[in-house]
Amino acid sequence: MLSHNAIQAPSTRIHPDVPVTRHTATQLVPPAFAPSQPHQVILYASNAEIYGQGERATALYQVEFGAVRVYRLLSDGRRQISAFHVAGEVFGFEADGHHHFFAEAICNSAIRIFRQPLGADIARGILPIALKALIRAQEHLLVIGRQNAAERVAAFLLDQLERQGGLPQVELAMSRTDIGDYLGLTIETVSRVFSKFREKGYIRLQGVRTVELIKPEALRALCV
Amino acid sequence: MLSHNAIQAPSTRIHPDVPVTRHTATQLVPPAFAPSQPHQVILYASNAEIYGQGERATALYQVEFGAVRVYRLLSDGRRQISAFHVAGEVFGFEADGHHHFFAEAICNSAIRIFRQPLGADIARGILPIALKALIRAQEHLLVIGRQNAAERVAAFLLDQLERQGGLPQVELAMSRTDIGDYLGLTIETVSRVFSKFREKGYIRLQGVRTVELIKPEALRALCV
DNA sequence: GAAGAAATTCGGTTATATCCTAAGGGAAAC
DNA sequence: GTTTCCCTTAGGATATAACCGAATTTCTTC
Repeated sequence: MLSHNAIQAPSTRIHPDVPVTRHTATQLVPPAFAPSQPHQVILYASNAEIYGQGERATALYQVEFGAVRVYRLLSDGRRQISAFHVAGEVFGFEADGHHHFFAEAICNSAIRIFRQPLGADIARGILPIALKALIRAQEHLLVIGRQNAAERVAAFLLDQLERQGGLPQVELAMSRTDIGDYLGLTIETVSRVFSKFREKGYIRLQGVRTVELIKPEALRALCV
Repeated sequence: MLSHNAIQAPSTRIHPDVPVTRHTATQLVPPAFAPSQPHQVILYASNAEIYGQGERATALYQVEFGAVRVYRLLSDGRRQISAFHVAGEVFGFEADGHHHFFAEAICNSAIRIFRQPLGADIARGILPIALKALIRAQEHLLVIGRQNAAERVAAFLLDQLERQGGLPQVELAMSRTDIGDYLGLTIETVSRVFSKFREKGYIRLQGVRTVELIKPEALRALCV
C-alpha cells in the first residue's frame, strides 16, 4: 500500500491467445528474408500489447523503431517497469517457455519477431545480449533500492542520454507515469525533481518530452 | 542520502590482483576432474571476497556449499545486494569481460571455479541459467520498487522457503544487514517487520537465524 | 480555432521508513 | 565463569516521498 500510479490491467489487450490479432497493428514488411529463419516485422500502435504475462514465450523481439516497456503488475495495480527498449535492442528472453512480464509499445513501434528455436550458435549470439540485460537489471536494483528520488531521476536521464548517443537533446518516448513506474516513484515526485533540476539549471525542458541536459556532470555527480 | 546500512568497502579483500591469494581460503579438492576443463574448488572464509568490481572476469563460479552475496556499492557506502546464491547455483556472469559487482562469501563456503572459455555448446548450457538470473533480478525490481517493508520481507522469506525445498524451518545464512541491503531497507525496519510477523503468528524465531514459517499463506497473501 | 480530454505541475498534509540513541542477547575469547 | 564485542531489538524524532486535491498545460478532436 505504498507506492503507486495504479493501473488496472494491460489495457490494450484484445485477444490474449491469438498472437496474430493480439495487437492493433498492421503488417509492414514481408515476413521473411530467409526461408530457414522466418521472421517478420509487425507494427504496434501506441500502448498495444506485444506479449503478456503467462503467455507461452515462443519468440525473441527486436525493436526496429519506436520504444517498448517491459513490466510486471501486482494484484492491486502497482506496476514496476523493469526495462525500456529502443531501436536495435532485443527483448523477450524467458527461461521456462513462459513470459513472466508484459511488453507494450510505448509509441507506434515496429518490432521484428524471431521465431526459430535456439540452436547452439544462436544461443552463443544471444548470451551476451542476455548478460547485458542482466547487468542492467542488477544495476537498476541499486538505483531503486538505495538511491533517493533526485538520484534516481538523474540516473534515468543519464541513461537516456547515453542511449541516444550523447546528444544533449534527449527525446523521452515515455510519459511521467512510465518514468515513475520505472524508478519506483510517483509521477508527482518525478515532476518535482524535473522542476528542481530545471531551477538549478541542470536541464532545460522544451515541451514535456524534450529534455536538454545542460549540466550532465552535475547529474553524474548526484548518482555516483 | 536516503537508505543505508553503510559499508566502507569490501572488507576482507587482501590481494585484489592475484586471484590465487585473493581469499583467506585453502584448497579443498584436486583442481581438475578433466584436463581439458580445468576447474577447482576453493574455500572462502566468512566475508572473504570472491571477486571485486572492476576486476577482469575470467571464470564462472558455482557454490558447492555455503552462501554468497553479490552486491554493488555507491561511493558513500550505500550497498545493494542484487542476489544471494546457495549450493548448486552459478554466478559471476559478465557481459564485457569485467565484473560490475562484488561477490563475497556470507559464511564459510566452497566455490567451484570454471575457467575455460565459453564455446557454443557451453553458451547454450549457460544461457538458461543466465536467463533465470535475469528473471529473478527483474522480479526483485518489483519487490523493491513497488512493495512496502512488510511485503518485501514476506517475499524474501518465501523465497528462502522455496530455496530450501519447502521445509518450514528456514535457516538464514545472512545477517539482518544483508537482508536489509537486499531488500532496500534498514536493519531496524527488517527487525521490526520480523517482530510484527512473530506477534501476528506468521513466523516463529528460534534464535536469530532460524525462522519457522507457520503461516506461509499469510505471507503469500501479503506480497501478491 | 475552439472545446474537451488527458497529462503534467503545483501546494499542502500525511504516513512510512529512516535516522539516532540505547538497551538487550549470543557467540567468541580470555 | 567472566568479559568483550557484535548483532539484534526497541523507542522516539525526523525527513522523504506518498497521498489528496486542484490548477495548469498539452494534446485531440471537432
